[in-house]
Amino acid sequence: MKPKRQSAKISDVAKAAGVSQAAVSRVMRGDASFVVREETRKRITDVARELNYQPNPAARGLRTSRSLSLGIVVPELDNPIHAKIIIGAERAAAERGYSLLIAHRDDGMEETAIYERLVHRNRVDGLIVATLQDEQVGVSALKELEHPFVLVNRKARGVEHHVVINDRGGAKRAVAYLATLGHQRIAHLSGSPARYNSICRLEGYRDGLQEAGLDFDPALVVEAGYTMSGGAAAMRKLLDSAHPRPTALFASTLMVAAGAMGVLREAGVRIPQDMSIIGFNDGAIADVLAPPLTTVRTPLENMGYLAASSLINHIQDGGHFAGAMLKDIEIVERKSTSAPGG
Amino acid sequence: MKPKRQSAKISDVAKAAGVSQAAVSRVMRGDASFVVREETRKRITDVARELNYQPNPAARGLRTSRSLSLGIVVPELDNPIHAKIIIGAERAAAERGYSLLIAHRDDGMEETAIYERLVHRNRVDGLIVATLQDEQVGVSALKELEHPFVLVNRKARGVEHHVVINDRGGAKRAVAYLATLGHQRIAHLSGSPARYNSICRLEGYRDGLQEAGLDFDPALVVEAGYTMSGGAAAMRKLLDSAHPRPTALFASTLMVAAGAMGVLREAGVRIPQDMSIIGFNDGAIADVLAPPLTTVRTPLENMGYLAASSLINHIQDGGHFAGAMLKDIEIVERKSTSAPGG
DNA sequence: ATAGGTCGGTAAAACGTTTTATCGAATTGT
DNA sequence: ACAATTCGATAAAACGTTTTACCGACCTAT
Repeated sequence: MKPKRQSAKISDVAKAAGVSQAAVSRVMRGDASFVVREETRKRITDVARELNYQPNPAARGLRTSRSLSLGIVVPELDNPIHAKIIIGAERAAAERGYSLLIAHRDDGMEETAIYERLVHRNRVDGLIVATLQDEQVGVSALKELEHPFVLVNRKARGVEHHVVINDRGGAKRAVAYLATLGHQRIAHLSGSPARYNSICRLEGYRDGLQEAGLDFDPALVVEAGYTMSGGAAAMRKLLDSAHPRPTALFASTLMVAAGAMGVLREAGVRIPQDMSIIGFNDGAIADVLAPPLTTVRTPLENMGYLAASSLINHIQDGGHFAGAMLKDIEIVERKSTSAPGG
Repeated sequence: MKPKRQSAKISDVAKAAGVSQAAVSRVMRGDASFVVREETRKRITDVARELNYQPNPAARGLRTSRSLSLGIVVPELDNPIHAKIIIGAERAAAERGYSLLIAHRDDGMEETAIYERLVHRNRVDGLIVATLQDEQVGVSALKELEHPFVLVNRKARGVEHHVVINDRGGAKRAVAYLATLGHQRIAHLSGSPARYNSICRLEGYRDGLQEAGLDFDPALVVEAGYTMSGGAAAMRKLLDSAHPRPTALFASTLMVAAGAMGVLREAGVRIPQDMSIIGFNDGAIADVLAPPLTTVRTPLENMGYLAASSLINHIQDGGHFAGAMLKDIEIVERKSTSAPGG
């Protein structure tokens, strides 16, 4: 609780520059409708710089009823996927003079209560919803707030403002990559059939098969969820039930791939000689797996960036934002994929 | 840019309850020096609840010159270690009615500029510095701001308010664990000799050796930094130079352990039969390694929690905080450790 | 000469709280 | 019965901006 030396306020600047507060305010904010002599403008900006004047956000916020802050609500902050989204969002916010207020949804909490808190108590200017939990209740809660928001990494019925990556295209690319290597039987460990991303990736998987002229075989798709143990269980099931055994595997997340790899190792199935594996969303984990995992890299950080910056655009101009999909996708080749047999 | 329906203000509550604004304010904030009839108090709180009154933070902040926000500055947000610290800090902040404003230090940025921005522009009430970059310039910049701050996961000369985990004790435990398994030659892949945590862990390594009655052999300590490739390089060096070969290894981070494991695998050194490995700081990566890595688990989330809550205490009461070390440490046994030879 | 226009600003209200100082009514002490 | 005290409030200033409305001086065209 230091004494906190007073920072310069607008009246100090005005006095020192010999002008009114209004002049300072309008010059500092670059108000275009304000005509002023160049000399005066320079005097004001010089004095402001010298006094290190920073407008008091509380006073400004009180007057303008804007907080120049955005709230981002995330589950599992320790999941690198969300961390990357946050990094992007923070960068966009900082560039535009906004600050990012982070709210972590702990397991017990209602997500709607978090939205409510950010909007009503913190008075954020907009909400970045980085993973909607329950589409039904989440979206209707958001709409009831009558406050700008953007969905990131999710789409929802009736919500136009969203930013997603190309889950479907990325999945298709993954399958195409495997097919190009010569694989004919390509399995898929999928996520939850209720989750947007998983649905898209499953569709992309089918797209990829079709484009490669391969038949879709339901026996080659097993639901694995998002955890390592889910991946392991799904892999075991796949080894038991799919005959002939697939020669390649598209896993819907890194953790699922890791779980599958553990099971394969124990079963004596060699990677990539006996089974090629590719995972979705690149990350540090891919590097430490044995062998290092080939992945499809997606622009998660840019997704966060675009979400925040389009939200700010909307807040400032009131413009309509139609939603965006970031398409640049890249296969990161590591050691877990090869032609069938080696 | 929705029309944003007006939220209730204090005057609305006052009018509806038939009292003055002052009464509402003092009742809502639980001002103990305010005497009021129980009936009136209830009427006020009831009306406030009914109108869903939330005090406007800008107005309050303007008046009180407090923002009820904390800034946390982190590097590498996608490093799970920092993510956990943030989770803890956010929880503490939320419990105390503070919000957490996150600033990510990108590679090009001066950390001091971030401190300055958070304090001067955002007017946070306190700063959580989750990893000081350069002790010299960072600390003097922080002190110059004359603003409450806390260092987390770092100590620095002349700074009393810090929260750390027991790096040294954890390292000692790791070595003790290996010694208990029967290992006599225990190597250490260390971090940078300039970094607080690495220094502590190296000390702990020596403590552990000493307690087990083992001699310290400089040839068994190799600097590995913090990356996988650093771990790999260090491991190669160790295999070349240390004869007889150590039977166990204490790696200062998970990524370093992963790099080392890759090299060992290629060299035909079996884990744990030929080499036991233990890593510092638990995390998802430990599970996906092959074999899964035994680690020492540290209370990173609690560290973040304590940092934020002690900072808030200091802000509110002006109390002195002497610094804290969180001691609870736990070995998470997985498959990378065993008695020498199997 | 004077009406109108442009230039270069200013005065002051308003934003929604918190808090200091004050005040009337009820109670108590003498 | 009257002063003093306590109880239960209230009025109003202040916080630092932004912004609306206005103003005086100077030019310019009739």
